[in-house]
Amino acid sequence: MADFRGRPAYLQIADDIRSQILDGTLQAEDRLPSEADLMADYGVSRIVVRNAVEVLRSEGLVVKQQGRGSFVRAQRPQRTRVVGDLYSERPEGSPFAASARASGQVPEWEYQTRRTTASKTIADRLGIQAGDPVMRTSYRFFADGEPAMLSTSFEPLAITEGTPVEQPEGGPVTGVVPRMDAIGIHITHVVEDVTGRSARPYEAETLKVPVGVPILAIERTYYAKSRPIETADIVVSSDRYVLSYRLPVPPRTDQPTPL
Amino acid sequence: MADFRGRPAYLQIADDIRSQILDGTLQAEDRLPSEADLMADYGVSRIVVRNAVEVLRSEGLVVKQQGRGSFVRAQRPQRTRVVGDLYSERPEGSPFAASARASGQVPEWEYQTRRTTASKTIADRLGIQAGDPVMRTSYRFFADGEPAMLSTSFEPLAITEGTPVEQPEGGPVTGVVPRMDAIGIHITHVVEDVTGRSARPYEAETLKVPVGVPILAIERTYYAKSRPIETADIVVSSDRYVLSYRLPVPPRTDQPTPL
DNA sequence: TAGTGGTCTAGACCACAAT
DNA sequence: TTGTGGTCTAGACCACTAC
Repeated sequence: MADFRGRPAYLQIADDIRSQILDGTLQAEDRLPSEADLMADYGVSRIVVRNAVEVLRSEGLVVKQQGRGSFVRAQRPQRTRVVGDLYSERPEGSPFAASARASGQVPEWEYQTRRTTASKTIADRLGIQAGDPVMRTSYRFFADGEPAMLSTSFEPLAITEGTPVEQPEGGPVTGVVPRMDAIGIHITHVVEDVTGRSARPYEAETLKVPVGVPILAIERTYYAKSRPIETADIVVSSDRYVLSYRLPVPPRTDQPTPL
Repeated sequence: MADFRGRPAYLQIADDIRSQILDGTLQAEDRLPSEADLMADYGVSRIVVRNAVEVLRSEGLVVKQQGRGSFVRAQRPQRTRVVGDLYSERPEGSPFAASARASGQVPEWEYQTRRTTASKTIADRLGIQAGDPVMRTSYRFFADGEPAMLSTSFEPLAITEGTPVEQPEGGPVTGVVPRMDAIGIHITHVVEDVTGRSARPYEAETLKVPVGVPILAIERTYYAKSRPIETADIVVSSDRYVLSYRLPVPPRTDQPTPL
């Protein structure tokens, strides 16, 4: 391919393939031409076609599989984490399990709980001092056997120590809201701060996704009035998840604007 | 660098630099060694050091600037779009403007409004037929003069046609909720579906971010009871934004679990 | 075994930024 | 002018997948 107009060849090739994907010439799950084919088709070296495909991969349009080829990615994520309704309806157990069951999937999870002390970041989020004792629980959630979500949560031991719900899992009640209810602490609201970034190596490995795919990172904190009760870092692959927030809009209290 | 243990050299180099960033040896805004320096330091070819830095770039730890160098990225986004409170407090005007003002930023926006017909996707979201007339408005929002957010919204003309609020902007009232109040339609809730992916070329150009940076894409729909009233596609750079959702947890109505 | 993508060498020329 | 990253050539060998 001649590098006309000064636009780099790899971007022109990416444009070409992208338009074939978007207009349906290449459909979901179709294999792209191999790197060798693309080199011949466009008359460029291998690094150019690799750069072109990498552009499409980073846009989420293509996935690569060593030894098999590159494929047009199925477009939209399949799983939905419906958040607003989740807290309104107060289901049993964890939000993850409720969400998975609502999607007809079988939820499973592994966890590790241990006593530790709060880092400065976690202390700030919980309104305690760095070094204060906390219960830390790392979860790995599976939907239909596939890794789906990672979560690490922290609770101040000053709240739960010595109570029957000191252990987040394995006790008489599970789920933050019911557990806290059981010791007389009533969760009033949840704040979820959502950011997007690329998967770190540990996350990519644990979620079994390629490195560099975009992920959604959620900082979730449960509050009883203004007091933080639990905070968690949650990571999901944005390939797989949509986060759906349902937010009430209260009725207006003043008079309507005259027209 | 010898490729010991079979782990690719570029990943080992990325690990090395990453740990220097995470442990503070390299601080925010510091320049990384140049590609030539890294080639010499690790004894590898240029493509290896480029792959290594690309890994860190895709993780959001590093930004590259042609002619200047690669730099450790300031870690967390600066702007917060606080969503739950926004709808609860029913501020004047658009959610964007209210959010920016709350962060002490000067909001500005451009828009283009035109009558058109609904695509199948938009029709599904609005509960109308493909081809039905809609009012389409594209926004480009700026905070302190910098592009911050893109939005394209759609309203069925069956709802607003012939009313004083047919035009989303420039009429007597602005903001979806107040405008609909003015014609007797009372928004009850908002659904925001959040996904993450990499910026498409148009989005990268319009938001003035490098291609491939992770972005957050929001599908927002306003409802009056179960009837969709307006839907919008919103895009922000996740470099710049945190989406903060505040979700109420209603008091339990049944009896607490006995311990 | 053949074909795929993954990693890597050793160069080259270019565009952009700082001086 | 110098140094930076951006693009590109023309090869090579390896690991994984499918047959």
